[in-house]
Parts: sequence; structure tokens; C-alpha cells
Amino acid sequence: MIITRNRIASLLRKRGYKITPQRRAVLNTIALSHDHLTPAAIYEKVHRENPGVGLVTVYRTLDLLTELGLICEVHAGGSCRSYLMRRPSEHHHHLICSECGTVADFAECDLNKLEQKLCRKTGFEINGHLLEFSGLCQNCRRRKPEDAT
Amino acid sequence: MIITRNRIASLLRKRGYKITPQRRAVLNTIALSHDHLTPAAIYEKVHRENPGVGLVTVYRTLDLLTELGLICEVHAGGSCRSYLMRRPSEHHHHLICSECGTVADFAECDLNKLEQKLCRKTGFEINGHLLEFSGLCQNCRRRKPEDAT
DNA sequence: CTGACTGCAAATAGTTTGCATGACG
DNA sequence: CGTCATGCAAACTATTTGCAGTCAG
Repeated sequence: MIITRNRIASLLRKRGYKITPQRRAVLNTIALSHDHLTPAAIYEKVHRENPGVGLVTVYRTLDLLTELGLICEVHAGGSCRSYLMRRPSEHHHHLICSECGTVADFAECDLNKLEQKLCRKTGFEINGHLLEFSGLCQNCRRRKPEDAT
Repeated sequence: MIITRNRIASLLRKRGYKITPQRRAVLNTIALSHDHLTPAAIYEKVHRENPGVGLVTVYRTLDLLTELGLICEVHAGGSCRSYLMRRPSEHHHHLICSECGTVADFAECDLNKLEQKLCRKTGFEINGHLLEFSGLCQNCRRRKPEDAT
């Protein structure tokens, strides 16, 4: 866990939010997973260990954590709204098979120059980006060998 | 309209799909808009001119057209599932303000090299990508002048 | 203590499915 | 004509909201 608990705790406190076991649990679950998790998946994991946590709380906590910038929303393939710990050191992106949903990760992305250019051009302050490739994975390519046009 | 109707018609026919006024209408609407449209927006537009078209048909047609590769799904900001005519010549991406939702477009994206590299590495056949930056637009920057950390 | 947080249940929004009718080819 | 497509209504799923009780600070 790269972002320390103390840091998180003080961030919450600073904004007037309380630190509750539920919030800890949600954050912990996301932090321990190196993958995206949908709200439902997070709920399931959290709930398994802390049966007292409801789905609603998961949603609310996700909103909160997103607002604080601790986690970020990811649009993985068909299912929108997955969440991921914000962990710049492990920045990565996805390649998603549109046929079977397989996801491959990759880390390379060289968008800084573009980012800077856009900042200058548009006046936006850019905090993040979402980059996703979609296509067919090896298996599905074989199975679906290019329609003749 | 860059992709000709005839081409589309023959594509549909080739796959055994019928060409119905509803499908024409949906496709037309998307083709004429240079922006993303949510299913609801498409329905609204289509329905205004062709009151005989139901929302369900819009959904079904969107699935069909996506499958045929004529349109593509876009994940714009919070609202998932917007659709866009597939028009490589007008390829563009978005910069979305996380505060107010303002969207700025940009066309620059130099992902071909990365794309090729990933193809080689992963064996995927890449058909498209999604690139989105998020941040604060000028107005919101002014209004929310950087929290002290 | 007090206000913020939680869980439940109900409300809402978005999307899909079943089925009888209608239209393309 | 047969088959696929449509429209309606109902079913589902995902998410949000209202409210009374609970808990962190």
C-alpha cells in the first residue's frame, strides 16, 4: 500500500469527513486489488469481510474517494464505472477484447507532451487521462477470421 | 455523409439484415451529428422526425450498427454509452471538466506507434482507441483555486 | 453530545426481453 | 409468403434518495 493510511486519514479529517470502518474497508479493498473493481465487486469483497457494510455505503464511499482524488473511475469495456486506486507509480492502461472481454494491461503511454499542449491551448488543468484500446485478442482473432468486405 | 448509403445498405443485406426506415433514420441521425449522442438523444431526434420509432428499436439498431462497425461506442465523461459515426477522418478526442462537464475536443493523437507496438506485443488486433483527458476547465480553475495540500 | 454516516427500503434511470403484429425482400 | 424487425409493456439491473437509528470526534 503506497499511499499511507495516515495520509488518507488526515486528508479525510481535513475536509471534515469522518473515518469510519466502512470507509476503511472500501478503501482497503480497492488498494489491495491491482485491478479495476466495479461497485458490485467492491461491495462483494468488502461485505464478505465486513458483513455490516451495505451496497449503498459502497456507492457513497466511492463518490467520496473519487472526489478526494484517492481513487479514479475507469471505463473498462462495456461495463462502466469501475474504480481503481490512484497510484501514479503503477499507472497503466488497458487493451480490451471487444469479443470476449479479455483485458491486457500496458504501461507505456507518452501523453505528457500532448497534455501540455492541450493545457496551453484550452486553459484546462489536466489531472488525468483515460486511454484504452479495443480490438480482438488472439483467440478471438482466430475464431473470427476477418470478414470479407 | 462520407459513408454512402449504398455501401451501408449492401453491408446490411450481405449479413442478412433488412433495411428498414427505422434503421435508416437512426443511422442518418448519427451520421448528421458531429457529436456523440446518447441512446436517449438519438431516440429523441429520430422520434421527432419519425414518431413511429420506439426507443427499443433505437437500442437494437445501435447494437446492430456497432456490430457492423458503422458506429462506435464512446465513453464520454460520466455518461457512458454515447455513439458516434465511425469516421476516421474526423477522429477526435475529448477533454472533460470534472467540475462542470464542459467538453473540449481535440484531434491530435499520435497513438499509432504505440498501437503497433501493442499489437506486436499482445497479439491483439486493435480496432480503436479511447483517449480522454480530465481536469478542470478555465472557469472552474478560477473558482476552485487549488486546495492547499 | 452533535452532526455526520449508515443501512434499509423505496424510488429512479437506463437497458433488455417476450410476444403479437407488421413489413422487407 | 416467410422471416426478420418493430413496438409495446413488463422485467431487470444499476444507482440514487429519504429517513431514522448509530457512531466518530
